[in-house]
Amino acid sequence: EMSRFGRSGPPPIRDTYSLLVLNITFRTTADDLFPLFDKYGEVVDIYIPRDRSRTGDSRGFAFVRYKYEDEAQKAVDRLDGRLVDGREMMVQFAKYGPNAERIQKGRIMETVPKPRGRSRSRSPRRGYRDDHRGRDSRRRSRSRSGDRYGRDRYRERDHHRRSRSRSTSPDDYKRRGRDRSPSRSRSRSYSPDDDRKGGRDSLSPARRSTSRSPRKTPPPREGSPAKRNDDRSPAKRNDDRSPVRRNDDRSPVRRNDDRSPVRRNDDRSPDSRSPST
DNA sequence: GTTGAGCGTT
Repeated sequence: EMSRFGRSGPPPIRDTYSLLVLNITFRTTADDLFPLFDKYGEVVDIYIPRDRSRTGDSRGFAFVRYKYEDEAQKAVDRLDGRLVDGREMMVQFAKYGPNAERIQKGRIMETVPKPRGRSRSRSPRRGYRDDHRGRDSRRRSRSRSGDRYGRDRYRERDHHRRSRSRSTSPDDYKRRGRDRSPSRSRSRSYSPDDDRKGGRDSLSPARRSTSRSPRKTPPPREGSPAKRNDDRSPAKRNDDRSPVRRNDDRSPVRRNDDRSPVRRNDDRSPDSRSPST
């Protein structure tokens, strides 16, 4: 309802893989993460826990749930350490499930170690996942109504400070007078190839960390050297099971720095239109 | 107006 965008509650995670995204700005929303993660796989859900004890915006981390492990893994390799909103986010597989369950590689393991040795018979539904891919092609499911994370829903970027009435209602969106032309520059915002060829844009890590403590100076975690995934080989390896993946089209990434101190009149100034009284 | 290690749902 808040970060699910059209969903009320945790989506059915049959065999999805959750990624934990850390070190993101408190203003980074699923909208910003979606285009990034969606490029590397099929994102089924993105959840950003928010701190209701404080501002209530976000806790600084998010959970991106993928449909397949391969894509999730790739996303980790690619997006891990990527600069987002001026911060280097850390992408890794989640360790615990929504229900505090043990998770292995993002996938929720069966908490029941099947103590009943006699019922050890492997269930036929064990390979139900591959079964789906076998005939469903899994790719055609993207252009269906299942696109919960279509740009249609992902266009709210100004909810950074919408205190009251955080109505996530679709009506609220259009009501906000979002004149954002959908046919805006379709220029390829992000490209998977950019990750390898563009080198690391982490040249300037969060060195300008605003977290400069007056007393104690925490060790700047400017990316662990061990995390350097020199995966960008000269040879373009199509790890994607999909022969073609031009999903760049669905990357309405808005590089607009909303962080700018300059605020634009969205619609919050309905009364400041005519000072003449 | 802030905060920065971490594992989650209405």
